[in-house]
Amino acid sequence: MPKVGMEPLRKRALIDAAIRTIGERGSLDVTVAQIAQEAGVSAALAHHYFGGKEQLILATMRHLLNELGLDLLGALHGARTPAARIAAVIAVNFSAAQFAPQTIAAWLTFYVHAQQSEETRRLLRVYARRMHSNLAYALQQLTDRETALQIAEGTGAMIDGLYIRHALRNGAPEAANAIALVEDYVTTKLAAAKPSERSRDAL
Amino acid sequence: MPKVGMEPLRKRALIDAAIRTIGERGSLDVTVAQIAQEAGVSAALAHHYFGGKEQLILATMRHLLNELGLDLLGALHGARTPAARIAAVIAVNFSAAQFAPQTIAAWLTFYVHAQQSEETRRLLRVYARRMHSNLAYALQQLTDRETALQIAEGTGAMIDGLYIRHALRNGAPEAANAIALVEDYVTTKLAAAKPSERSRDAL
DNA sequence: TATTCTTGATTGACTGATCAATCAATAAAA
DNA sequence: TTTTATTGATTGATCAGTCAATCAAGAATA
Repeated sequence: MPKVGMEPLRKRALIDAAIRTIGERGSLDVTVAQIAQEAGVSAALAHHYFGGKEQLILATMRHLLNELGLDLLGALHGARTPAARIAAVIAVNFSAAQFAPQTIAAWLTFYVHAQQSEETRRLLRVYARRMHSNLAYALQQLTDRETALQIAEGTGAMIDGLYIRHALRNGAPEAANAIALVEDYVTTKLAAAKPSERSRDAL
Repeated sequence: MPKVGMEPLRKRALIDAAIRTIGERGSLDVTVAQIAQEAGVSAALAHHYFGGKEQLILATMRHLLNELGLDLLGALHGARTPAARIAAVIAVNFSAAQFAPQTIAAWLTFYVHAQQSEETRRLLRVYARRMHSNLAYALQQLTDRETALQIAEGTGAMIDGLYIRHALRNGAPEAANAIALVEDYVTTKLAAAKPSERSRDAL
């Protein structure tokens, strides 16, 4: 066989290029040619390896989701207490990798793409469910089930909202601010639900 | 003169058609021809009245923003107490008109469009600032300034997040749920910041 | 009243550009 | 030679935007 084993390298290069291109442009209206050029190959090669634009986009999305999942796994690894797990879930969403302008722009375009693509919708739901599960599980060890689910819902919504707002802001609010706001929500809710015990230092 | 006075009617019809078309398609990738057909006129007429696609899109966005503004004004009109004003701001965002799938889809696409269009970004900022001002002002009459600003920020983010989540969900959560979640956040925060007095019935 | 003007309203047809996708051909490694 | 990698050229479709040409409703004129 010839210059063998190019496929995984090219695929990865094209996915990385797709993230960069979509992020810079802030839109899914990127041409295969643009992505290919960014990756340093021809547009035809992108079609050769991915079969079509849609599949390249989906592969890119899966890659981002996977990265987020790995980040989450890593963050949860060292967290032993429920409070630490909650903090970890929040922090991951605003980590440098996830909060980079390009990454945010890419995510935003995927949210829109989900309106048209069932597969995209499914992938986003997987991510949302995973995040919710992690939060809800940890919270249930700190308060009653009903309250835990409510806080998990509110936390998820607030994270998504801060994300979208960050995408728009010119002089964006720091990740630290966003983290503090979400953690404050969790802390306050837990304290209110469980007025006794260690409520202030729940996180 | 001929069939005079068509311009405002056609413009309005085209804007309404744009909202419907964008909402149904869930994307800004709608053709002028599609919008025009939905409005019952030719694509050429759309260009005649708006000068170009971009301007039609911007006019559509201004229309949505204006409607939101009017809704807000109406809701605030009857609200005499700060708590009622807060509730009004929250409720408007999840009112039937604003929470309609098509409207949400349109908003979402505008958020993405903002990445490329400075004018779109400016318009969205105007909306966000207005919402924030109203919230912050009312909250400052119920708690200290710093806490008020924090709650306003968190509330805005949570609303945006619930919005985006609603756009994705298949079987969507009810508007009532969303309202309850946000109001609970405000109530809890106010109660925590001001443990004395009427805290439970702040809303 | 009947007959031209005038002018906004409206469109079909066309253009130029863009793009995804295809394919035949080349290069090179085994 | 066979297989994989790679690309330039091409195709077919889609669109925004343009334009010249009609249509119709009132105004001016006779």
